[in-house]
Amino acid sequence: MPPRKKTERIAPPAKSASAVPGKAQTINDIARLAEVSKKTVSRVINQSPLVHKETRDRVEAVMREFNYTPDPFARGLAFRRSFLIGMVYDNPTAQYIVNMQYGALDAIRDSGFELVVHPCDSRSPGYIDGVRRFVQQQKLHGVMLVPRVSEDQALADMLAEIDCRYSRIASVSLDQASRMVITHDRDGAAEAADYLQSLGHRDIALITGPSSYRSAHERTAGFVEALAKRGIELPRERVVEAGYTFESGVASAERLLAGNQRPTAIFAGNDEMAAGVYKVALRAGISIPQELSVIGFDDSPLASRLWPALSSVRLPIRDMGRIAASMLLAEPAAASALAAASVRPHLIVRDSCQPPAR
Amino acid sequence: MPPRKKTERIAPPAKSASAVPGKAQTINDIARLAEVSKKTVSRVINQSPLVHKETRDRVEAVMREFNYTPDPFARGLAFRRSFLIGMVYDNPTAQYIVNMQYGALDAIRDSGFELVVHPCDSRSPGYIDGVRRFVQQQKLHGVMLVPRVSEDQALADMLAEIDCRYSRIASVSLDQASRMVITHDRDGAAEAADYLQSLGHRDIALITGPSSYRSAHERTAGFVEALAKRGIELPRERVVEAGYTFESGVASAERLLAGNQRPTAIFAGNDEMAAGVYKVALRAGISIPQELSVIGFDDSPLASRLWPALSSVRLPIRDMGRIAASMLLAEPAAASALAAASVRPHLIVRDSCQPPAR
DNA sequence: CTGAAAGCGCTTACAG
DNA sequence: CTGAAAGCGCTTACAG
Repeated sequence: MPPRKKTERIAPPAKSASAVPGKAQTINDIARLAEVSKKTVSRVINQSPLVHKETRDRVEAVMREFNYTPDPFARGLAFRRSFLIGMVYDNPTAQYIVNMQYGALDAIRDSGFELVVHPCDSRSPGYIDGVRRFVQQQKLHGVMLVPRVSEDQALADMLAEIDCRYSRIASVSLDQASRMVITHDRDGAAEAADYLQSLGHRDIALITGPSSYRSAHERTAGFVEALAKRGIELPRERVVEAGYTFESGVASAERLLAGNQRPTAIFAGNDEMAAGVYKVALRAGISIPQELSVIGFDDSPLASRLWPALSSVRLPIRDMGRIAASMLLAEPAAASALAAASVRPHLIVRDSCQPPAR
Repeated sequence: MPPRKKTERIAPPAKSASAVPGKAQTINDIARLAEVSKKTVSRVINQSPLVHKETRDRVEAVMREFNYTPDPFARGLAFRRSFLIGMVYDNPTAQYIVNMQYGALDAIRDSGFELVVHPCDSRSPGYIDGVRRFVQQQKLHGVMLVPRVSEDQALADMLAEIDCRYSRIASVSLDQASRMVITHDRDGAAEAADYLQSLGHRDIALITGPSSYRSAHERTAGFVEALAKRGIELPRERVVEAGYTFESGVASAERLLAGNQRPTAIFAGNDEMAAGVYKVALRAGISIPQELSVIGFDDSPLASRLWPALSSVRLPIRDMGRIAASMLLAEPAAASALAAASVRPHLIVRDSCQPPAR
C-alpha cells in the first residue's frame, strides 16, 4: 500500500453550495475522499472491529463532513432486511397506542430505524397472514406485539417460523425472557385492593374485563388475592364480567348499584368501565366518593377529566413501548437485561375514594 | 420474434413445497416462467400501457401463481423513492392521531405502501430539519401534514424545496387544492351557535383555543359570526382564550362562572376544555344542562364518557386521514378531485344542552 | 410492443 | 487490517 500522509488529509471542501449541507453522496464518494475502498467505509458504517483506528477516524470525519448517511434501501437490498420496526396491535384505546408509539420512537430515535404501524383485527381469520405479508414484504427488522395480539401464541409461532424477531408486551410471561416486556398488572390491582382495604372498605365490588384477556385475568386475580390476604372475601354477586368498554361498564354498574345493598367501593378493570360507573352513580344521585369509592385501571386521560378525578392504576405505557422496541434493536443478551428492568404499575390516588360512610 | 404457443403455457409448478405459498421469487424467475424479459415483467408491475394484452395476462398469471410481489427495496433503490408515506404531527390528542392513522391506513391498504409515523415538536427549533432528515433518509413517497404542523408554511416550503410531495389537513385552504384537505371547522362552530340560539340562549360564552392555532381562529370566527347573524353579540368578557387543554378549560370556566351573572351556555373550542367546564360546574353545584348548557368540539371519546353526555361537533377525522393519504398516491388531477369531495363537520347532539331556565 | 446493458448504493464471500 | 469482484432485485435510458 502506498504511504499516505496522515495529517490534515481531509481538505474541507467548499461547504454549502446550497444552504443545506450536501447529502447526496454515496459510499463511493466517501471512499474516494477518505482514500480507502468502499468496503472499508462499509466496515465503519457497520462498526466492524476490523478497521484500524486511524482509518476509522478518517472515514468518520469525512462522513460527518458531508453529512453522509448510508442509503437504507441499498442496505436493505444487500442485507435482505430493512431498518423498519413494526408495531402490531389490535384496537386497544387510542391513548394506549399513541403512548406506546411514543415509547417506541424514543427507543429508535437517531438509530436510523423508523416505526411502521400495523393495526389489525385479531378476530378476523386472515389477520395472521396479514401480519406475515406485512413483515415479509417490508422485510421488517422486527415487530412489537402489543396486547391483546401479544397474547396470541399462533401469531408468535408464525413469526418464529419466518424467523422474524419480535417482542411481546403482556401482563405475564408468555415467552423467553428476551422477548417479553412484562407489565405485572396483578401487582397494580393488588395495590388498589390494599388501598381500599386501608380506607376501611369491606363490601367491595369488581367489574372485570373479558376473561379472554390475559390482562383482565391478572387484574382480577391480583385484586381478589390481595383482598383475601386481608381477610376480605368477594362474593360471587359482587363480581361482574364486562367488556372493557364504557357501555359494558354502565351495564355492570347498573347491576351492582341496584337495590339497597350497594357495595361501598367498586374497582373497575379499566378506566372506560370506571367512567361507566360514574355515569350510573351520577344519574342515580349516588355521590362519589361520599357514598361510593371508585378505582380504575390504566390512568387514561379520562381519569383526570372525570369529576371527581378518578384514582387509577397507572401502567408506564411509554416505558413499555421503549423497552419493547429496544429489545428488537439489542443483542439477545442485552435484550434479556432490558426485560429484567421491567415495568411496574402503581396506583395514582386522586379524589374518587374515601372511607365508607357506614 | 420466434412464434410462441399461446395456450396453456404456464405449467402449474409443483405447488407448495412448504405450506406457505412460495414467495421468494424474483423478477427473473417470473420473466423466465412467463418467457419474457425482466423488463417486460417490470412493465407489467408498473402498469405500463406498452405491453401486449396477451403478454400482460401471461405475466400476471405467473405472478399470481407464485404469489409474487416485487421487492420494495430493490424498487426503492432503482426509483430513488420508497413506498412509505409519512405522517407528521405535533401533539394533538391521542384519539385524533389514532383515527388519522386508521384513515391513512384505509387509503393505502393493499397498495403496497406502508405508513411511517413521525411525531415532532413544532416549537423546537430543529424540527423542520428533523422532518427533512426523515423524508430524505427514508426517501418517502410523500408526507401527510396534520394540524398544527400543517399550518406551518416554513415546513411546507421546505418540503417543496426538496421536492417531496405532501398533503395538508387544515381548517382553511393554505395551499393549492391538490394538496389540501379542508376541514371547515368554521361551519361546525356555526352549527353549534345556531343550535344554542334555537334553544333560546342569548347570554352565551366562548372558550377559544390558542389564537396561534388556525383551527381556534376558525372555530371562534364561525361561532361569533353565526351568532351575529342571529342578532346575538358576544361581549368581550364572555370570550376567554385558553390553550386547548383540560386545565386551561378549568381556569377559563372558573372565570366565566364566577359571580351571579353567569352565561346560560358555553361553547368550548374542544372537548378537553369542555370537560374543564364540567369539572367547575359540578364542583360548584351548577347543574348541566338545567343551569348551564355546554357544547364541545372534536367529539372525542371523552364527550360520551362525561355525564351528562356532551354535545360536540364531530370532525370526520378518519375520512380526513384517508383523503390526505389518497392524495399522496393519486395523480395531481385526481388529487384535486379528492380535495373537492372535502369533509364537513357536524354537531352531535347529546344531553348537555337545553333551553335556558330564565 | 419488447429486450440487452448498465446502474441504483450497498454488502457478502473470497483473497491477501 | 484492507480491497476487487460479484451480487442483492429492481429500473432507466437506449435500441429496435
